[in-house]
Amino acid sequence: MKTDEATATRARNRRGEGGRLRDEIVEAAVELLDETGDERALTLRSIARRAGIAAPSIYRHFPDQPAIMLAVVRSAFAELNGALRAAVAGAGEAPLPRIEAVCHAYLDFARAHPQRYRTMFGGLWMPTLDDTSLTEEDLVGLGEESFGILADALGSCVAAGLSASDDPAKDAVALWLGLHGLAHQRAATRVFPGPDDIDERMIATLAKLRGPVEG
Amino acid sequence: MKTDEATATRARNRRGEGGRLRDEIVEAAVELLDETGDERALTLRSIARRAGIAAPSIYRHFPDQPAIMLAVVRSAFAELNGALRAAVAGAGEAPLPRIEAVCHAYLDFARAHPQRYRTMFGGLWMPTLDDTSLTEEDLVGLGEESFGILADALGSCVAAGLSASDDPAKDAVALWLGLHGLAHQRAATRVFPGPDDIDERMIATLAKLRGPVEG
DNA sequence: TGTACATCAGTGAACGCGCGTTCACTGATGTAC
DNA sequence: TGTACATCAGTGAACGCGCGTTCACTGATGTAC
Repeated sequence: MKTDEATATRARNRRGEGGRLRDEIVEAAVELLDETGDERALTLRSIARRAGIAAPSIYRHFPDQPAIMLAVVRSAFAELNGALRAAVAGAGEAPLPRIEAVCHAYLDFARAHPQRYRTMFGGLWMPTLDDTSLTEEDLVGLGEESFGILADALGSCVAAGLSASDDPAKDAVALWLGLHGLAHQRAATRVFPGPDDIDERMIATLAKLRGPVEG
Repeated sequence: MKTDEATATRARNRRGEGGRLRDEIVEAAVELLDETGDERALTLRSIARRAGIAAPSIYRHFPDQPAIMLAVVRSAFAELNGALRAAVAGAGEAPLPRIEAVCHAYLDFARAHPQRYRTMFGGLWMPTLDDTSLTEEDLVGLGEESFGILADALGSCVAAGLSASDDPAKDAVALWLGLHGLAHQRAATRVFPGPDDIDERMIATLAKLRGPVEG
């Protein structure tokens, strides 16, 4: 069966570098994305150049160029999830500081890595899905964990009576969409014209927080 | 002076087709964008092919490829502005129907033309601004008119006491960002998981409309 | 322990392709006299 | 009204380039006996 062959191959990977180069390729792609701010610059050859390897070497680790993009996006989502989890951990149990922390962590991520954010949600990196190794499943559920953390935080606020939401599930979507609009617009334009306290205002409004937000 | 020459040239344009081809080029580019959903497919050559002309003919009308993209984006914004103005005209004077109409017209435009919407706000079509004919001024203020219509509509609601906003200027930005998040996410993903009434909920929340929204 | 061999990661050269851009051109449209 | 000429829109051929991908290869790493 094929399984034996695949397993044998995978086990042998540890021989020299093995899977290490795969990570280096993704790393090189992310660097390139951050520097150029243009996902069109992430060609198979430019990534290979950046990683210091010959272009064909990539094919040992990725079936084609879109597969690299998927790996880049996946690693960016993993990073975002980590940032949100860290925010939750740092904020303690109180619902209000917690949702504030999660929302700000989300916006901070987008502000710190605008190019990655745009690529994650721009949707342009995925080709027609026809002549590509990617499948529909690869694309679904990428942002699920992040959304779950946000929805949990909002749920806690509602349960504690700190939010006027009459439907936490729906309002979690609304809150996320608002954060996304803010994050994306900031990531996409050179000059963002919004008022200074726009983050705080959108969070308070969409989470339907009662009374003053400070604290 | 150069003015004479330019005027003379422009006047002569009416000889054969003249400026008509310019419009046809932009039209062809928009068609291509709508069909492929990928702004990377809008190459100078593919546009020329679509328009039924030889590739070099484009240079009579545009200095380079990014200039075509700017024209495409400009025409899309003009269309959006027209849709919002029509919504205002159709809704009459009452503030509540008016802001509802404007917001829905905005979302409808994005839903009807997801590829154009993504290109308008994705920001990826503009290159490094270095080796290009585009300038900073070309990019600023593209969405100003649309935002103005929305802000006016919100202002009327606040003035009529129909919105709880304490700062209409800031909340107009928040409202727009929310609409943008919703519109963009729908334009960028294949399957949008939001609840059915998400449009209405976001509008009511961000416009801070008082009481039931119907009517 | 020593040697012949299989495996594996990465390479260098080459391919065909579509791209943006240039150049000198063609032929129709209008103008001067 | 007729004719020579200038203008103008669009063309066809050609360029050099970077791209994704293929192929047969090299040489180091580990294995069998």
